[in-house]
Amino acid sequence: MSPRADAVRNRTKILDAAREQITLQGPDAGMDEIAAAAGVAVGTLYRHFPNKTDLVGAVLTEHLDRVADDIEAARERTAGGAKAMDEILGLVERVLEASATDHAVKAAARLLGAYPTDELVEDRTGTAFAELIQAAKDDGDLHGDVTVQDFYLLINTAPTDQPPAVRSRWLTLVLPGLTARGR
Amino acid sequence: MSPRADAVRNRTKILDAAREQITLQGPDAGMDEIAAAAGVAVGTLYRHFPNKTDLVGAVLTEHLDRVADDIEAARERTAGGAKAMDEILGLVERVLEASATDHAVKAAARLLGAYPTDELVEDRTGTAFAELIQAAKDDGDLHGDVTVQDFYLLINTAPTDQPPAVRSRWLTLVLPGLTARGR
DNA sequence: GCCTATCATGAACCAGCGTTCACGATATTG
DNA sequence: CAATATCGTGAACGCTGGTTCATGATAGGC
Repeated sequence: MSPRADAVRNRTKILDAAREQITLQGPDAGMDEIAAAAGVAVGTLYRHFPNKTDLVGAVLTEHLDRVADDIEAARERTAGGAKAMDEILGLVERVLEASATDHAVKAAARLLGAYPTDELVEDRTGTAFAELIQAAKDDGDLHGDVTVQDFYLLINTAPTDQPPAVRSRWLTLVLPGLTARGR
Repeated sequence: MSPRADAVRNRTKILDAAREQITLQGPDAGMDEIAAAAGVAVGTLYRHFPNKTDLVGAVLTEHLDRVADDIEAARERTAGGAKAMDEILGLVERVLEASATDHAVKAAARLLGAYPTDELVEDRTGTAFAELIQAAKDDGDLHGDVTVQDFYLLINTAPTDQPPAVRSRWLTLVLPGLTARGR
């Protein structure tokens, strides 16, 4: 039995609304608010997702996928001749910039740090990222012992709720530890 | 009319219990729990503090005072011949170590970053800290444009809820940005 | 030792939030 | 066009956690 047509329609409406609300308010967005934004009753949310954790998880997984795509694209640009370190810096700035506006990617980024090596996306992300890092090391732009985990750690501790000037100052303070250390 | 004897006794019992509970669980400690720990009814809390925010604020202010004392002591040790940079590193490590165990200083540290130049303690802390920083710059141990705010920023972004190994790794990554930058 | 202002008590109140469930609506199948 | 399984509804539930208030106790002055 394939699912009813209006059911799939509602499912996407719910995911859209959840994405929107979590983007605006973070995972603290109420189920009532998400339901209202979707033009649906609360009970309908629970027909499609057993509990809030699962709904939020679905949205955050989407975001992790987008980040993974971004990283793989950067890896391919590097293979095409771009400087690895530039791509890495671009990635970091992009994620940080997004985290400042979008509460969803902020929460998603936190997931990356929380489940160090467990997730599916993690594997996709991790290997592509590791290749980028290795390439930057070969260019001499990155200190030899820097790992993927180090980047996750830094991204997780970034002051995403501070004004742009503070965020950029933070980057200035932190980046040298990845490159010029020990010099 | 001076306050009744049992009233002042209860006030300190409440502050003691609040300090203890906030140390253990952070500012999320329930009013009921604090009251129970103080051996007092909830209503008594509200006789001494109009709301939870004020009670928590009182406890955190105490902690900020302790940090201020620590900084001034370091300043005086420097005046007595100690290396300024060593004192600064000691301070940072001490605060970070405490933040990992004590949820109260963690929350207090967050206050430092949140109210950049407003607080009374802030002034006491800020000037003493600024002198330390200047001394370290004179020794050539600190990059010229580093400010007190930079330290607050870094302390605020420290991964206090991570295991010791991660915390020390974070320090290794971040410290070079204060010293060897631009070299 | 009384008398009253001060203080303590804790059950009750209220608001927010995730979750459930009995009922009505509706898409799909034959 | 039934017949039914699937789906949607939203009021109600339970829990948590801060806050209040009518009532009773008691410290301290006369």
